Amino acid sequence: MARAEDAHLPLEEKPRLNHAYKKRKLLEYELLKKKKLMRLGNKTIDEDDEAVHLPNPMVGFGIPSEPCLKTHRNLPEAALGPPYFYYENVALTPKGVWSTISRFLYDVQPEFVDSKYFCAAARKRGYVHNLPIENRFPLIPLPPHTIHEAFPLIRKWWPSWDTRTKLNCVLTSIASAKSTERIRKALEDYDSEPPLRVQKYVLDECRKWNLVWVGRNKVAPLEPDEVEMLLGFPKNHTRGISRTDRYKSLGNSFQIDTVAYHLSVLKDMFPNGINLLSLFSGIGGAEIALHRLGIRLKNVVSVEISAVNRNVVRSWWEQTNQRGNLYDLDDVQQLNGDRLEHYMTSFGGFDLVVGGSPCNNLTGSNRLHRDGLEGKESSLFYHYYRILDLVRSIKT
DNA sequence: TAAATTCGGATTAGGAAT
DNA sequence: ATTCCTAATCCGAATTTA
Repeated sequence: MARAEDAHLPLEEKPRLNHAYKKRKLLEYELLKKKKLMRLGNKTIDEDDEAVHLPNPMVGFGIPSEPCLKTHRNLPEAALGPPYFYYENVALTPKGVWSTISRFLYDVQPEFVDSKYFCAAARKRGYVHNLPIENRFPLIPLPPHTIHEAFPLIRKWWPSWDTRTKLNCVLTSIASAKSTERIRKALEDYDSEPPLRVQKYVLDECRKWNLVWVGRNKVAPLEPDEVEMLLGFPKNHTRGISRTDRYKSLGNSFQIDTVAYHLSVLKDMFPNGINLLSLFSGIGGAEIALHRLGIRLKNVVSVEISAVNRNVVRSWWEQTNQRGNLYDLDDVQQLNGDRLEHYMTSFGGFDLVVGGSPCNNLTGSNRLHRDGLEGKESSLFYHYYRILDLVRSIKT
């Protein structure tokens, strides 16, 4: 091991990454060739054998209201812990992204879940993890499950022809005042029900921008604290930063109840708490989920590029009187084997490695740079794989 | 100059009809 | 197998405001 070198030369680890990367890409290419052959040859062979497809309904291995019938899955031998790992990203990516992610993460099949089964807003995400799936339990109290439960006061203004019961995915930016004004203008000519044409225009806009009714003919985007509530964060969790930053950070976060449901199986396994490696921590969704589950956080190494987000997590850490240690770093690219080994020997290894790498180049809402997994930010996924693989290789 | 404001389609999947 | 619809979507650049 050339640990002494990468202490001061983080780039020295690049060849290792590139090597693994090239090896995988080669495999990917071979797979494509194989598929093509199968297509040309015997049509009865299932050519999508290796393809990842989204379940409908998107309930993963089970949700609290309808727990899974099967309580066991066969993980590939190479995927078994320790440590446990939990990787997250958007479900609706360009073609081929999830099969690549799955292949890197030891061929574990992703669990695709829509958070509309956990709260009042949709959030379609894929989770690749090696956690047990039996005896999961939800966070209590259960969050509101419909728009009206979440926002009782808006019922007064909600027209009967808007039949939405769930909001769409919370994104990172909101509708302009001009667009909501256009909607008000389009509706003000009618005393009762507008014609179908206008209804369709308004409903399309409401779905597109996730608008709620707040007055007569008046729709508005969600407030930051309302988004916090929908996603399961403590009220005012992101208070103190700019409104724009709150929307961005929240829009990039976990839905706490969903993630906590998956992580709940750890509670009995680690009665004394866990050591957590949290990559791409954002505003601390994983930490909060574990905390709300009553799993003590002994040592948390949290890596997050945004200083604003690191401050949010640090504030939460202090406000909740955590007794463990929080080490916050800024860049996953700088996290090398030396540093990892230092942390791991000092407190005895990580029990869980969580990460949701950037989706900028995967999400459909990116007009300009939806470049896939090799995109500028989304390619940081390979650092999740690199770091996870390092943690698995360092024995303590 | 931090913060707020506005605008900008394409890629998926799926269902129904052709 | 193709066409044609509905539907959803962890955004970025440019500019203005304060």
